[in-house]
Amino acid sequence: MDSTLDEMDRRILHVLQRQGRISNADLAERVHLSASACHRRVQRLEKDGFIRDYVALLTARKIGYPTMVFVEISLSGQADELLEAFEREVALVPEVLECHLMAGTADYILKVVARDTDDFARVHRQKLARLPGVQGMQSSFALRTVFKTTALPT
Amino acid sequence: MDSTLDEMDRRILHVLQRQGRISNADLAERVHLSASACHRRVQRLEKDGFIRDYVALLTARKIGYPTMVFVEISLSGQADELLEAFEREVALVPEVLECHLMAGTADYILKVVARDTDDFARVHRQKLARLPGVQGMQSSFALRTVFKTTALPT
DNA sequence: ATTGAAATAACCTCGCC
DNA sequence: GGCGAGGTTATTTCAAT
Repeated sequence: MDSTLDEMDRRILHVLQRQGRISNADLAERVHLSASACHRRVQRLEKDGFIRDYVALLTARKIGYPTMVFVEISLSGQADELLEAFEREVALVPEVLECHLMAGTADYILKVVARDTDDFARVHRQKLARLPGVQGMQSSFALRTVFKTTALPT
Repeated sequence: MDSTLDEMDRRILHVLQRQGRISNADLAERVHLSASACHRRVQRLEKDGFIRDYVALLTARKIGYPTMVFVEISLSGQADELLEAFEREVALVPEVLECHLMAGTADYILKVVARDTDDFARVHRQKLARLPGVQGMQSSFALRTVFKTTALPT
């Protein structure tokens, strides 16, 4: 559970972070390990929670969500109940991909996608503005995503 | 290439965005399709670029990167050459997971991870501050990530 | 305990209807 | 879209170190 990662584990994670659907045989070859040893390590990394999930990444533009906006939201208070209510509700908005509670003030930063700017205006007005305790919102539109990776340093 | 998505495609993408390593047989059952028809659709979605990649998502905390910071960077100019130089260099910093060019000003927003606050200070000083054209930086620490998903609305 | 190899069961892939 | 054959892969088991 609290096992430590050795060099081989890191090599495996490095590959899986970029090719999540690689076959065990190919993965084993890439990291210079026998198939069975490799398979056992991957199972351990999954069981111990180092690997949280395997997912397919879609091309946002082709799926019809080319607009990305960072929204900073300030709440009217910082009572635990208010934060909990906000977090419960914001999780139900599918356009919100990420929600982070920020240090210092009782502010959240959301990463939001939309079909276009009109669609974002709708999400902003009808969904975000109605979340519990919202006092102010500041939106920053991404003109272009230079790059976006899910791979942590290994 | 510019094919449109029908209801079945969307069901497939919905599942794959959450279970990227599901077997084709199980996926077919989930969306009520025969295995071969399902397989053909997935192949088409991959070939046409709707599916960009399959990746493993790691537990940042367990891998030793529990600290997440949003860094807003303003450049000293907005000449194309400067933006290109900046983008070329920032892509080489493994702690930077995302880089977005923001509308309005010539600013970038970076999503950065680090081992702890001291490590972030090091990245900030030795890597980010030395990127081409950096004029100012403002860092916002995430106290807690409420949630984080890669799944677009379907 | 950890490894590699062999065996089995499940799966993918493709041609065909 | 569905069916079926043939090759591939995942996963377990077991012997050896």
